[in-house]
Amino acid sequence: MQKQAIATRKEEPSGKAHDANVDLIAVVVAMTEHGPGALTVGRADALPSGPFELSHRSLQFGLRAWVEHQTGHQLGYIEQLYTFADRDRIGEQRQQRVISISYLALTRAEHAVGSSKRAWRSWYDYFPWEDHRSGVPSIIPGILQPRLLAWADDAGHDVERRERRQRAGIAFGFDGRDWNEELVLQRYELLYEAALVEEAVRGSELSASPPIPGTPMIADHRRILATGIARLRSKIKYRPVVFELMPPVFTLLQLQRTVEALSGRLLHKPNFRRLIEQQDLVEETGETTSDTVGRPAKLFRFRHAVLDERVVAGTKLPLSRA
Amino acid sequence: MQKQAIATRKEEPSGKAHDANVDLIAVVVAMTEHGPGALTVGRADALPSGPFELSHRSLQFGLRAWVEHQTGHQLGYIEQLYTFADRDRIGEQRQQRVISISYLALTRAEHAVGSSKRAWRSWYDYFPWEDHRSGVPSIIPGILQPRLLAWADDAGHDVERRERRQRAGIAFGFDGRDWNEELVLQRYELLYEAALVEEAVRGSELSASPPIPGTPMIADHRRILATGIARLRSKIKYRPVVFELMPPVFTLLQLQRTVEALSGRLLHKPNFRRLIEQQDLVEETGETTSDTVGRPAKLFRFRHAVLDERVVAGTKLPLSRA
DNA sequence: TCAAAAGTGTTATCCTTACACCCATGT
DNA sequence: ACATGGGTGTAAGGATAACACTTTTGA
Repeated sequence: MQKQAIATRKEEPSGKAHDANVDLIAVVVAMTEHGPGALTVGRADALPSGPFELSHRSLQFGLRAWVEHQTGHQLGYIEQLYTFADRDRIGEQRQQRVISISYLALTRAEHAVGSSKRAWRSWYDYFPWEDHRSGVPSIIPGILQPRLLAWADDAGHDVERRERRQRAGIAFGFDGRDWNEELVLQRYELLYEAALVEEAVRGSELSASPPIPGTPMIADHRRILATGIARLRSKIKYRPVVFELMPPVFTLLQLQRTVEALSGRLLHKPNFRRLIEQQDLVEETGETTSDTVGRPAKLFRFRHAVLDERVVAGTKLPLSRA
Repeated sequence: MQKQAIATRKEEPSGKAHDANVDLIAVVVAMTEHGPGALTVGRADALPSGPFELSHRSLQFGLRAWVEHQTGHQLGYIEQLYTFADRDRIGEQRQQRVISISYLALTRAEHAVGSSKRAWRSWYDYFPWEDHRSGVPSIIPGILQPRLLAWADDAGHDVERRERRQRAGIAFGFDGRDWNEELVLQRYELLYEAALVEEAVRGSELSASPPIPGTPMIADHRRILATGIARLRSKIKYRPVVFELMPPVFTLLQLQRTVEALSGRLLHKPNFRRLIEQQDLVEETGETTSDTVGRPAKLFRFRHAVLDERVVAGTKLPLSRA
């Protein structure tokens, strides 16, 4: 990152220039016993967040400070997700903006220093329709499909009806379409638009039908979480980021289980191993483990050197039809 | 996009909360006679930008307003690039932050309503080393390689020397490595770190050697432009965004020339056509054109319908060895 | 001996890349 | 006729996906 003095910029005083509050908000991911986990605060209904302060040396430092303060957790890998603006912060006479800058961070759950492990919650508590490791979850054909189709039929025009059905079909893989694990955000937004998630009907006592399964969060936190999951599911394929979530030494099956947990799909074991080893992403430690039943597995570590050697790819997903 | 009321968020008053200025800044891209163009203001040394105001309905609306106001240009496709924070805005006693939110926008140069066409400048004025359409530009072996190697040799430790050489080699394709057109930002940052671009030595009268070719810009605008180019070069491959830059009706060669201009590389014509047509991205209008010499070419239009039908890919780059 | 997990070998398929060639028009 | 760009056929090569099978341990 570069440091540069900001030159005065031509400013044409066309309106009321004003100041804004800046909020930092983090999707912190780690592997836990209960699957891929997001770090939460409050009643597990909020992501760690806090205002960006003058004492913070940079946006990233501010984020680290807040996460550490609220959860006792030190962060490793961080990348920016998205910035959005909400108008009219409640309860103020003078109009004011809130700018929210969201980040994706990857760590290992053990890196928490003091605080509770209860802060980790599985992604799939919030998005039960996203876990396809044991096949298509029953919530999709059982609940989502009928309610989304009902929503589509509610449309005014015939064209919109078709368009809604098509969008839902693509996002959720109806009518024999393939499941695309990266469309996490589109799926959440569709459910929001169809007023099937609690966040969409909050306040307005309009909803006749009960919300669908999946824990809601405050404000738009669940949408930000969806954005983070989508980003990670996509990134994992073209950049070796999984290793940020792994212990220093691991077996190939552990690595595979992690990728499967993140992508929500099962992988083909022999091909997965070959892909990883072909790319020289890992090296044998020489040790083996016999933690579980079965033949002892070789232990591997990530070859950090690959990051310097070339532009590295991530873990392709050799899907299994199972 | 969803609208949601913002709930009060737990705020732990740990420091001096404060307000910040929010700036919007745009990388606006269109095809011009002189290659892929970026919309500039001032003496072609700045990107359109301005403060986010209360009157703006959203960040995107604010951006549109500023670009239209400064350049008379209406924007179509817009996506967010990156948000960064600079400390210590000059000339103020009370410390203040500036948050800059940058965007990438795609349009057609003809969409400018009133103002001058001189505002469009070719990317390659700012990044002459990025245009590989006529082979490796001479500036790379002639100027950049020796100066980057000299910079590498300046390193204190032997390890750092090797690491610098390796980074430069990967970024610029030294020693027979492949050219990777997506590394626009890495290349600029490397040149900045090596103090070869004017922005890096500005103010500090330290530089003995003259800056390399390539027009500088104010503040960090050239870095933001590099970010935009990198994003577009990557995105073009997996999402059909080129069409935002095309007229409503075009020939396949025109489309190819556009992709080539953006990626800075030549493509293999027969394979390019097949890739495009295979994916049903375009449909024939039935008309032909005989604008130039040679056999008249069929005219095509973008099939907007594909955006609804499925998750669509972009234009893969069937590279030509020429 | 069986279950469970670690591994290896090989084939089928598809996608990309490359080469070779023919077509239609203006000068 | 030839230059220029439009357009088609097809084969080679590589990457992925699938299947079949062997190995090593603990219960």
